[in-house]
Amino acid sequence: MSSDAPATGPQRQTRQRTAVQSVLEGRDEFTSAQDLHDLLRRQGTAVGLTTVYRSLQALADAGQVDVLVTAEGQTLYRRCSSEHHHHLVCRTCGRTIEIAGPAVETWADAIAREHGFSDISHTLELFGSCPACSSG
Amino acid sequence: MSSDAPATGPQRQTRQRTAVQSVLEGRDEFTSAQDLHDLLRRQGTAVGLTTVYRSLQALADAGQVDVLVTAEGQTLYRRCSSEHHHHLVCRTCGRTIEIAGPAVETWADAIAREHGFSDISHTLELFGSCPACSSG
DNA sequence: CCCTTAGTGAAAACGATTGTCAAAACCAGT
DNA sequence: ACTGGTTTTGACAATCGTTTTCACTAAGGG
Ligand SMILES: [Zn+2]
Ligand SMILES: [Zn+2]
Ligand SMILES: [Zn+2]
Ligand SMILES: [Zn+2]
Repeated sequence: MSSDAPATGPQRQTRQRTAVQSVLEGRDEFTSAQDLHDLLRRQGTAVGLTTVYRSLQALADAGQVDVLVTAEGQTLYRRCSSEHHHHLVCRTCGRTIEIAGPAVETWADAIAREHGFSDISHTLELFGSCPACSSG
Repeated sequence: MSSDAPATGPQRQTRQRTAVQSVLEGRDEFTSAQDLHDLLRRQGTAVGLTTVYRSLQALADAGQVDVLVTAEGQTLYRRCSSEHHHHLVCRTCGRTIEIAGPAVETWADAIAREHGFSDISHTLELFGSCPACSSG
């Protein structure tokens, strides 16, 4: 039904996009567009904030980065594996671990179908204090 | 530790707070502060937008309403049962069903502990098309 | 090299939420 | 009812993350 391939619009290889991607490669925490912008500046490869936002948007659309909206409404991004998964995030240091939950997936679908809902999707994230941060 | 009692600050029962609560009682969808503000105005019992936000904040702190942050960063509120639960929300009409998932709760705790995390919390929401909306 | 077109970014616009602060509503205690 | 102190209200300004604008730059195919 819906259009097939996500129609990945034209993609020119620019210095900026490469920079954003490379910074993401090197981090395992979820990071905000603004923080990424700062990191890029410090690292020498300055990129306009607007472009950082656009690059992240594109990467997210292409499914190359995961998006996480905090309780405060901030949007964070992270380079993740491509399979469907969820996250266990440290509330203090941001350290993130990808977790798979086959059981949860089927449970979610079952519950939803049970109520007559279709075209189901879900969000599931775990938060806590990682070993390092909780041993304060 | 910090200051004394959690001091659930004084709570005067005002016309405004009553109005906000009553509107929430009558809805089963998650609603934004602004929409609530409009509903109140239309209904005749006008309440300042600032006050609507404050009332909702208070209700949320008191655990009397559930809070949901959309992917777009908007904060929505809903009068829910007091036990811990999650939601199955229709993407189209907003109709919401509360769901319990004991299995998920234990799974979440187990996974987190397995990775050495403590003080765990989680967010889990299901989205889909309800029977009425999907029969289009 | 040239031209078309996508990409860039500084600055302005947005929009939900929060802060400010003077006026209004409450609530004892006279 | 009158009074003084505290709480609440709400119009308006201020925040702040994100998006839009739009003139300018630079991929990259021919
Ligand atoms: Zn991920
Ligand atoms: Zn899942
Ligand atoms: Zn609820
Ligand atoms: Zn739960």
